[in-house]
Amino acid sequence: MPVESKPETRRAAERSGGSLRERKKERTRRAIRVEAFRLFREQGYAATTVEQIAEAAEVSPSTFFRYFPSKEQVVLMDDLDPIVVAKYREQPRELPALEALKRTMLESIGSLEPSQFEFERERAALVRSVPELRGALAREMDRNVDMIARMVAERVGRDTDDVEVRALAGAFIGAAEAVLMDPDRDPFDLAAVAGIIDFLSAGMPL
Amino acid sequence: MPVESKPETRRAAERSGGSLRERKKERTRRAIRVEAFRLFREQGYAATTVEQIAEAAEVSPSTFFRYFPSKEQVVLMDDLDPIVVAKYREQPRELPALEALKRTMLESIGSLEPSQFEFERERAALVRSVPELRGALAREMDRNVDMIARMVAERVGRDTDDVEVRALAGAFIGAAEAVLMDPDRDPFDLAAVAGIIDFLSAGMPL
Amino acid sequence: MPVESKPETRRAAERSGGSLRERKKERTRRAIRVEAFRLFREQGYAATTVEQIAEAAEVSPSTFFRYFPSKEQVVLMDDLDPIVVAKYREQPRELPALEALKRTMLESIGSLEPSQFEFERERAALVRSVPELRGALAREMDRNVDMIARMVAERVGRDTDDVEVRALAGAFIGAAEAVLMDPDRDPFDLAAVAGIIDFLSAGMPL
Amino acid sequence: MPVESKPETRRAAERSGGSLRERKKERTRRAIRVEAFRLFREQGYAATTVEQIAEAAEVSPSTFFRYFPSKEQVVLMDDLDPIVVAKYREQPRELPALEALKRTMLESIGSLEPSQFEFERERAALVRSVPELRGALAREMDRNVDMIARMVAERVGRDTDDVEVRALAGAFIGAAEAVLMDPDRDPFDLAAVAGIIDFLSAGMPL
DNA sequence: ACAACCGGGACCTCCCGTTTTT
DNA sequence: AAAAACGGGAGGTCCCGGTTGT
Repeated sequence: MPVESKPETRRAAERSGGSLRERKKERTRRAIRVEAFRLFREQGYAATTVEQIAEAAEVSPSTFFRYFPSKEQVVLMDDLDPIVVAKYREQPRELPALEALKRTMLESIGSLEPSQFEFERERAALVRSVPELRGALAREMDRNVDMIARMVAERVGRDTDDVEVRALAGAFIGAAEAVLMDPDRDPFDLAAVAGIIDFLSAGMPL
Repeated sequence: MPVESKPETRRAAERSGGSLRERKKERTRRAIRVEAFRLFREQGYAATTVEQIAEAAEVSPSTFFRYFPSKEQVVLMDDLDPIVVAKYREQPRELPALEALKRTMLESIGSLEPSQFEFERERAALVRSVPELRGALAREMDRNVDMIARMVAERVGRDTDDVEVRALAGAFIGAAEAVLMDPDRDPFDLAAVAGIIDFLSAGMPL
Repeated sequence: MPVESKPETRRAAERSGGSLRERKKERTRRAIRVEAFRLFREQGYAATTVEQIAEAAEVSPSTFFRYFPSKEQVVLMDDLDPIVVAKYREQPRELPALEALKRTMLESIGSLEPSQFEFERERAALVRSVPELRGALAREMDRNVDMIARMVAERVGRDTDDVEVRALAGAFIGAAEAVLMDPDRDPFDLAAVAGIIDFLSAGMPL
Repeated sequence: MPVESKPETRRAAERSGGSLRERKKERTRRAIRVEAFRLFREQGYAATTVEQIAEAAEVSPSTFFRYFPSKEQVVLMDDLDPIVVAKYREQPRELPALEALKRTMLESIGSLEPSQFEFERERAALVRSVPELRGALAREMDRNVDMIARMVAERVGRDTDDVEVRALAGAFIGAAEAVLMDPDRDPFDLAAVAGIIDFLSAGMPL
């Protein structure tokens, strides 16, 4: 669910507003990602070089690195974080933290356009099928845990380092991780997501 | 909690019995680990070469590799898995899965000798403070999730790939991970461990 | 001890007199330096951008560059040179060059206001702890050697390129450098400075 | 005066003994250096790329980096350190530290073969005429100071961090540095070297 | 055969000079 | 005219697979 990217860029992704510069940047960014994923699909992640991606996207290798700090990040970056954070803040105060998290996830997934939806699905599949990315994925997960811990801490008025706050965030991400490691599980099946969170809320009775 | 390691060695770890040969192997193994950890502490993980470790432990580099498949594994390996699996199997059938897991963890930690205890504590600190090991840690975590999923599945008579089984395992490991990322949290504080699992069992009310 | 900087600024440092304009410029200069050092301390030298410094000091980046030719120079510049040169000129003609240098240093250090004193101390610590600045420090040292060589040459009536003149200047700066590389040595301990110069004067008997 | 290099290599440089492998390595090393210096002379340091050097020496760029950790090091490395250290150890115990240092330097320089001598001379000139190397030179000087401080400390039975030990080392290197910055001064003029050290020993009377 | 050595190529960073936007 | 984006190219690191000396 990462990553930092300027808010204007963000907006440009949603409705293609912004200045000419902004729109062009967003186009370039998308072009790189699309070509990268196409090449990854066709010839595998490791076998695809940055040079090939750059050429396919008609930019120079240095431009590639201006948009993505590493080849890994092309597949690791997503556009969900800010959406998730925003939606979580909008949840009614009286809801328990996990219930608010459930609604947030459902709404966030639901708010994706079909093309983004499809893209995220492919991304999730790719990231899980390429072992070289396991380490990077772990670091991304750490960030997600931190993000959720911050959100929850803010909501319930505890410290970000509070044991239960971190345990909740870790359990949530850990459960998601574990379920999604199964390659033919759909990461964006709304009913499944709801079911898992409900299972957690119920104390995982087994 | 990983990893495959020869069963004889394992047994030697539990009760220091076994043949002369067994005991000698265990001594060598310990020597390598002790020296490795000393060097990691003194000059950092990356800056320590396998050669240095081997020399400090007074074995040849090739002997090093007969005991540990790679430098990473020196710090990643632990001796807890088989203990955990065994203790879990002994838990009364009528307990809920999480409750059984809680008792298992408490008993497993309690069964460690003080020296092992201290060693595991340092290991946990080291592994969490060296970023190069983050990827390997993740793979270890995956294995732990699998192991717990298998244990739970066997116990409750479901499939190992069952969503809820995997969610439970993932949530458990994820919560533990998240809490332990705080470097000055004691990974073996029995009350804390119990508290976190109880928190999960209660549906993480926040 | 470097560096070229506009004479008005310089004078403003010595006695805080001067016109309103002068005083304002000096205030700005100080503000930039203070904020820069605070940021260097908090987030490291390399991680601090000129933009951040400028913002913290409430000036525009271009103003920053009107006061300091580069980020390096913020930490490299000091206000001691002209004081040192002046005091050296005042030393009685009959004193040996090194003895005159000793008195100059002691008087120069003694003439600093406590706030300047503290600032210089931090500057010295910073410059020595940031490896990226090592090269710049070296160039500064070269300039200091030249400056001292010129002073000494003028005093004893030899050429600036005279071997012994340069050797003396180099030995002095080199000894200072070497001693100060020890991070917890106080660069402005008067007794220590005197001791080192006396040691040089005695022919370094060891 | 640096740098670490395996003792066998070293020996191979003095008398071209050693195995075939050793001799070949030494030949390659020399070839790289010779070609590098030729290109530096012909087209300047900055304008010469590693690729060009590698090609001229008929090795691959990666091989270049196996022999020299950076382009800088081609010009910064020398073969004097171990000779100097060895010769210093051989000096009679009763000599004052500086006097022993003087004899060491004279003997070390004297022990060079003419070809090495010429090479070192060119190296010294090059290093001093290329400003980009100033920073690296400074780091090398720091190492030299440390080396000399260690030698002297060992000799006189003081700590390496002793103020006077470090001051002596720093003064020696600083004086040498300062004198040699004059581009048309011969760095290996025995009489001049002796003169400077005598000047230091006499307390630099000016 | 066994290890050291080497070539090659991918990744990534930094810098500088040119073009494009604003 | 100032700022941002871009292309190009060099330096440096790492790994892998093949060759060669021992």
